[in-house]
Amino acid sequence: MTASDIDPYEVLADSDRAFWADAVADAIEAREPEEPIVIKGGVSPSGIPHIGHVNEILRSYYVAAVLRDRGHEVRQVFTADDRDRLRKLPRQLADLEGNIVGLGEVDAGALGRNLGRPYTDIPDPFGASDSYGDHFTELLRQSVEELGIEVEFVSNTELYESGAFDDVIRHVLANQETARDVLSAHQDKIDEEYVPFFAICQSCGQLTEAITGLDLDADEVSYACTDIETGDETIAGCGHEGTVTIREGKLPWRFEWPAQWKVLDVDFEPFGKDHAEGSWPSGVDVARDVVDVEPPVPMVYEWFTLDGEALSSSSGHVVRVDEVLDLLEPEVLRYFFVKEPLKQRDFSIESIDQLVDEFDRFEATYFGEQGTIDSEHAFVEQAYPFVVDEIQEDRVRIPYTFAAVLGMTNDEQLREEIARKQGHITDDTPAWAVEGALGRVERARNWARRTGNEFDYELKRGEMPDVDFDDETTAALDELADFVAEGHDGEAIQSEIYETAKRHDIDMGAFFSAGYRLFFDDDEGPQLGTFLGKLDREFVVDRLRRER
RNA sequence: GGGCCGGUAGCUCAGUUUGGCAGAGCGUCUGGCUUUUAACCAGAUGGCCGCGUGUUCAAAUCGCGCCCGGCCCGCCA
Repeated sequence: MTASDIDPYEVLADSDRAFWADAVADAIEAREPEEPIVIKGGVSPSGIPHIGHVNEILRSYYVAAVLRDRGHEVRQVFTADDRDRLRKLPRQLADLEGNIVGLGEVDAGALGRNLGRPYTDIPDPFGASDSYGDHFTELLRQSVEELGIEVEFVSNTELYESGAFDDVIRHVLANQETARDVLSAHQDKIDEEYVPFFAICQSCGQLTEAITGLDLDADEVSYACTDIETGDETIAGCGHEGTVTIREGKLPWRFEWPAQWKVLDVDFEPFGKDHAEGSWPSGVDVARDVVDVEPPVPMVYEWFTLDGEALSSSSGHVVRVDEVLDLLEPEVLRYFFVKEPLKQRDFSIESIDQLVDEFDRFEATYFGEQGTIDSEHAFVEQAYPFVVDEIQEDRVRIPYTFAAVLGMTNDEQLREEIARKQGHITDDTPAWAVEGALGRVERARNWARRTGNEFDYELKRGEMPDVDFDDETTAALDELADFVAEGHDGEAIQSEIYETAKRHDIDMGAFFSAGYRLFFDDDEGPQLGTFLGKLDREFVVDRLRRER
């Protein structure tokens, strides 16, 4: 058999399911797997976890959720591939609170001496966790938790140390010739010297590739610590020669992946498109012909861009999960990853309002509101219940950009009042729903601030900005103050602004600017009269009179 | 060079599996409203479905060729 009989694209293409996770679940069920069904993902804890990593976790989550919904027992496992070697230093790190720390702020030299060593053998630069690997795995764990998803983390290093991999390693080493034959069909450089095992050098701690001898009865491997080529760079070996047990090293990735399938009894694994044509086909062959396990049901997902460009940890073009969750609700981020896995999309911070709007419509469609997405009903019906933690029909969503307008004031009571006036919240809205709806205001405020967009105005309530108006403007503002003091609604105030400006022969734009300066310390802002009409009158009057 | 995935309105995306009138939201324009700017309501606007070609009564959808973007075909993961 060859890899061609499990095409990682076929699982989705060959189904008439409206929701891709159903198609995957069908493929898994067709194999009649033993319970619990195991869904796996994995990543190297090489640096700050970002939303790219969420792709793998959420794709798995939806498949797990569908299977559970069908009555299966499911384990969603995520391997921290933490015995991988540190190949280059990241430019940025993050402490356990998520604060970004430049490489220069930690002991970069100390970290640099760990190139070539497994992540779990490198000290945590922040000194809190057991190792570098544990530190970044912990950050990822936090992100997953914030998304409201339960995942069982498995440390790859732990699998080696506990001996869980012993049988597979022995088997691979005992069948080296087969291993070489199988892998050489996928990789050119597999020669007679190739041994599918890296030993951890007892002297310098690096994972070294030059295996000089094997004693399979004693479970021992001899090595020489030579230079290692990684990409363009060379990590110098220390030259030490020694012998370690099979627990003190690791399998190369192409063998390790199938070994994980076997040891963890994996039934499904999603992976990025980068794996689709290299790792996957070789993994299938290695699994069947070397490791002796049937590969899991595969699924490829497309990468997405961030603001139009590829995510890149090394260049720092990434966004962390906690940052994103400052801008939108977890269910919106979950929604982003419930969509068609093979479509290339952009995650745009700038136009995050569009994503939130789309989510709102998605949700409204589920509850059968009019004017929503007709063509998607079957998909929405199936997918929505897994996107939210709880299906609650009387939940309220304030339109995102309107939430941004509400965010111009810090006064939470005022925010609620305006939302009620606009009809987004009614007397029938339960208290929990009010709280949930207004929670979006703070996020939209963060968004406006972060992007510095047209919603980024802040009512200067505490303290009056420095102003310097001419006599006509001063007189006009006083008149406007008197008008407001009489008690008029926002619309009337807006008209009066124009009237007042005309009476005093002040340029319209200049007069508005004066108002924006007074309230926002800015040249422009929201529709002024309407906005002032929603604030408490005493404050508006006093401010127009420049008294506070 | 070979392979894989994607390309639909100005923007963000449905629709392609199973061929049957080209869709939504945002944006834009007009009006509601003596009024630069958010929000709200009503209406309008918007497309060579990447390009070409074949099959068909009929193609965004199926076949073939090409173009563009990303990825793989070295190592590593």
